[in-house]
Amino acid sequence: MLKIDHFFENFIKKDSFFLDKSILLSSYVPDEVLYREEQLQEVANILAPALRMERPSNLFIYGKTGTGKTLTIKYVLRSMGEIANKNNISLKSIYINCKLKRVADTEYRLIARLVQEYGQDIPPTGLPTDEVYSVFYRLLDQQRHLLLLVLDEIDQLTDKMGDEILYNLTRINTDLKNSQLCIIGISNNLVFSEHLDPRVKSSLSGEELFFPPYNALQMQDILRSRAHKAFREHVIQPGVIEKCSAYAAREHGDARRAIDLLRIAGELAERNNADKVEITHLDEAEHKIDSDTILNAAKNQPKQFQSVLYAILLISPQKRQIFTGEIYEIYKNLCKQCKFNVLTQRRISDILAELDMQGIIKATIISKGRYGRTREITLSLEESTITKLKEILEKSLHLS
DNA sequence: AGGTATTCACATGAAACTATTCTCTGAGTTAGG
DNA sequence: TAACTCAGAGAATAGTTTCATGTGAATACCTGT
Repeated sequence: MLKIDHFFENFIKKDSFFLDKSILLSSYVPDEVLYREEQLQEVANILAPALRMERPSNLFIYGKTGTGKTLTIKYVLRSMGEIANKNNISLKSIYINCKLKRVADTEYRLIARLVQEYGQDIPPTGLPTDEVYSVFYRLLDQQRHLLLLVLDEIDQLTDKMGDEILYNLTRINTDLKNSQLCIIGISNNLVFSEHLDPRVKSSLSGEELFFPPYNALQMQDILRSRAHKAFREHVIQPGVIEKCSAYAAREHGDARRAIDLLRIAGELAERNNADKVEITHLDEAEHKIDSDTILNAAKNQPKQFQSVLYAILLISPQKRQIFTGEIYEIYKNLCKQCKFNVLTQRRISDILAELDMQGIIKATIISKGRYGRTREITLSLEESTITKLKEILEKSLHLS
């Protein structure tokens, strides 16, 4: 028998650690939401009028990542949907994540997406925005119903496009005859509403709700309840859950990260033929997550971004702090070498800022007094990650 | 010594431009009656 | 005459460039002691 066949045979025979891995994915909505009773009730109170076909006030939810915002909303919407269905109430809810590239990250695309939810296709480009709006109006008003529109990561939208969209959406109601629209905004950014048009602000945040981070104990319970359903019994060594939640608490109580960590740890343990998931697997998992996200992000960057990144890698061994000007010089040479067109320093400045935003590099603006003001760039990566990163970039840029 | 003023090396902003992808429209062309 | 083709006008978007303005603090330059 072939070696590989053997491997597969064993693979099947060996019991998996997991009963149901999907429970540990971030898309999973559990049957109960732990430690968010208060918020859950609050959301329910605010949105309940919708079931009587009265328009609830717009709701604005904010809190850091992994504090259960999305989960809570999805949970409430799901149960409201069921009730509405049973009682024949024409309630519709649409959940849209505004961060998704090329789906809903501009005004045009957002509205187009909404229209799509009503079963009509809008071409990706070519139409005037007003046209798309009017199609949306028409569909919305066609039959009497109430629409709950959830805009997740709404800050991404306004960062890019300004708050005109929100303004338009909030005043849609005045033009509608049959239907009504309620907007629920979700944001990770705690000061998001500060720099919003006052009109939009007052209208959007009729009700505001803050989601505090989970503390370590709550996190443990959450992890335990998920782990209980996702893993087979006794495969998790005692202490792992505790350690995992401690890791996450260190990062402002991000439950999503904690759950990811647990899942990856499980996968690693399984792959290493271990009997149980141990604490060492957690460390390994954390490392893997960090390194993977960076490598992945780097892989998916446009060519110019990759060149800039590669330029940084070239200087980094010799210096601890690197400045924009130095990078630009190296970058220029690099471009000549691979026959790319050379972008202006202005652009490189933006690219560096963006790489920083994505967490691939660390850039701080410093003033060197008489010697100017610049970004100070550092790579806080492990040696092994740097090597891998270099390989990836060389391959992608066709360098030897 | 203490206080201003300069100055560097970019950062940051706004507007405009380029290229690509796509729709819509209306003129010109074609095929069939 | 209806159906078809096809070029041109207009939009949205991403990625840049151009031009203009902003900026923090180490130095240079005074000033009066």
